Amino acid sequence: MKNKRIDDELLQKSWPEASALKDNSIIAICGPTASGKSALALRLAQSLDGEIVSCDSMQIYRHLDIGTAKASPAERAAVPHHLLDICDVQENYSLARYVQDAKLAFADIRHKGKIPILVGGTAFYLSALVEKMDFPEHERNLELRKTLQHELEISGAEAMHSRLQMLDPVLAAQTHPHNVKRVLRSLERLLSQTDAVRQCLDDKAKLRVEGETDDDFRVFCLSMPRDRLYARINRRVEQMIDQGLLNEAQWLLEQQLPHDSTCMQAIGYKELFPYLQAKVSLAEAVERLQINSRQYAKRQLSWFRAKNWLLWLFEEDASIATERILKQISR
RNA sequence: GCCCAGAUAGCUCAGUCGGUAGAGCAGUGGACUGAAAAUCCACGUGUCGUUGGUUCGAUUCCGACUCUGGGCA
Repeated sequence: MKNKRIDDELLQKSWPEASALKDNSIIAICGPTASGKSALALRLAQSLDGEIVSCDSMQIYRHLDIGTAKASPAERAAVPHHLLDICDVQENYSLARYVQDAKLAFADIRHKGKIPILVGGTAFYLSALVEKMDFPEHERNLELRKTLQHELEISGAEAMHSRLQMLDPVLAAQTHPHNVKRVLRSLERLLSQTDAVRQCLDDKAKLRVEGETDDDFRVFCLSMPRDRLYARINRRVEQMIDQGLLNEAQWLLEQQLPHDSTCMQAIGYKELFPYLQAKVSLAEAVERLQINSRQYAKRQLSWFRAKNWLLWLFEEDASIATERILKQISR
């Protein structure tokens, strides 16, 4: 009921006048899970002679194919895909690495005289590219993180938040004390910033501003009415099970990864582990998987709605959606 | 047919020594600067099965009925 109204509001936002692509243009297709992004991107790539760059934090990993809805070998043969299968499940990939990898992929594609088409549902990754977030080397400090983690265990979440408050009251006010992950990350960043490092950052930022050409992102957010989307999600989960998702999950389970590693958080796998360990029934595991997927879609939508740099596209028919986008980017 | 236990929010249940109720899950909205498919925040009116009785007052006590489990025949 309420989301119906929100959908209507988004639809009423009209698109600006069509304008042609430039040399530095990147077409991006985002949207909630199971909205049909991949199919749309594939058509676009074929019509425009483009290449696809994935914007997905889990398709990065090798062997996670069915559960992440990765493009099939046939689709990859038809259109080159970048940033799929570039990581082992033992690795913990990151946003910072993604930003670098994506830029390299864009350059590579342009070098071939083709158009980069960015596709995926990881809103954080997309935002980092579009909003040009900067990630200096210096701020990474795994040892410090360990120390902070240890401190958290003895002093508790509130104490860590108080500490953040002393270092940066504004940031602390924006970060809920219970959100331990974010509190620790903020502390990690602040504590590793010495004056020398800060100076270095400034210099680097200046260089960046002078040297870098801005990418021109043309972002489209594909979606549909909530009940339709949820029905698609539920169906897709069933299909994944039919395609052998259980085997993939079994394989991942056998890798014996630490519980907090990135891969173990992937929706589509973690829900099946309890079943594979005979703790719940298959029906229960599948239902959990469907619920988590729906909740994920909801969080994605919440993220996208907050952005003003994308155009909403409520269209379930891929060929019509393709036409609309082609019209929007030609002149 | 008899006995016992249930019947409370979409689901699982707690509770009210009688003054019309609350958790978890689900749902909705939101946040998000190096784990992000992660993490976190906010939002709780429902004939307390139906119907009589006792009572100033019943979802709460008593009776009958209906339904659902379980047991005995």
